[in-house]
Amino acid sequence: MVNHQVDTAGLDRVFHALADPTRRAVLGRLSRGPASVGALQAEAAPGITAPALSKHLRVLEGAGLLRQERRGRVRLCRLEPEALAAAEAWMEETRRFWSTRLDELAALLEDDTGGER
Amino acid sequence: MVNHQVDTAGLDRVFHALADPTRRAVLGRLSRGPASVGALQAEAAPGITAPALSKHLRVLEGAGLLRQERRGRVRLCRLEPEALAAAEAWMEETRRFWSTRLDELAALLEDDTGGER
DNA sequence: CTGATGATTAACCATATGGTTAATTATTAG
DNA sequence: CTAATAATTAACCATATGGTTAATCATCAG
Repeated sequence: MVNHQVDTAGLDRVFHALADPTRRAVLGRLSRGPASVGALQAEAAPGITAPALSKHLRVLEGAGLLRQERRGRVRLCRLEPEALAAAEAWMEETRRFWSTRLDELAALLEDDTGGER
Repeated sequence: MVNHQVDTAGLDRVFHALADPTRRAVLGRLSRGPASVGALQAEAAPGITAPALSKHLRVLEGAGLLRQERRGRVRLCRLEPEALAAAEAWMEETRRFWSTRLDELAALLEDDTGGER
């Protein structure tokens, strides 16, 4: 059993990393297998430059979502699942209360606002 | 069956909204029931000012994560579960591939680097 | 060694973000 | 009407972000 607990700053970084379509596309691509930076660039949006992609990769790496491995002059990117699991854990925990409170929420709204709709 | 599909920009906004500890704290508080803006401020980090919190609330609202309801001069904030569900759906979908590829990934690592942890 | 390739780093720029204080809007109380 | 309260909006500021082009580093080919 892995401890998926991540500190607050870690969650900040993970969610921030996910808040960009290019980075999500990279993760989506990598979820189908590791890839070199060049391969990622070729499959990304056509206009993306190498430095831009490199920055995105460092954001993902800083969030712990991927790892780069040097293979000669090629850098192979692969996923790091723990960080995403941590974010998912936060969401699940939050949503647990969320869901169980939905009925009480409805009751409260009826009670407090007295026919709100 | 709710359609949890959200466009790319929507996911951007949801994840961006979650990438801040103050905003996550607000969601955590609201998951235990609705609250006025003033109540949220009182329970937030001590240094938080009303305008700062107001901005955070608009970010959360723009992401579809909460809704404000006017009750006289008080504004009651309550959660909007669909947006979070959409983000969770994206993560689950991504992680599905992720997990199923972990064994192949491990094989690759043994092949290339030998011993990853 | 020289040159080409994969990728990053450096320097720089425009815009977005998150915070502040002061002013404003809207509602309730006297 | 006037004052007080709840909250937002306005104006402004410092920093972060995401992008660019040019330069650099590291590796492979000849």
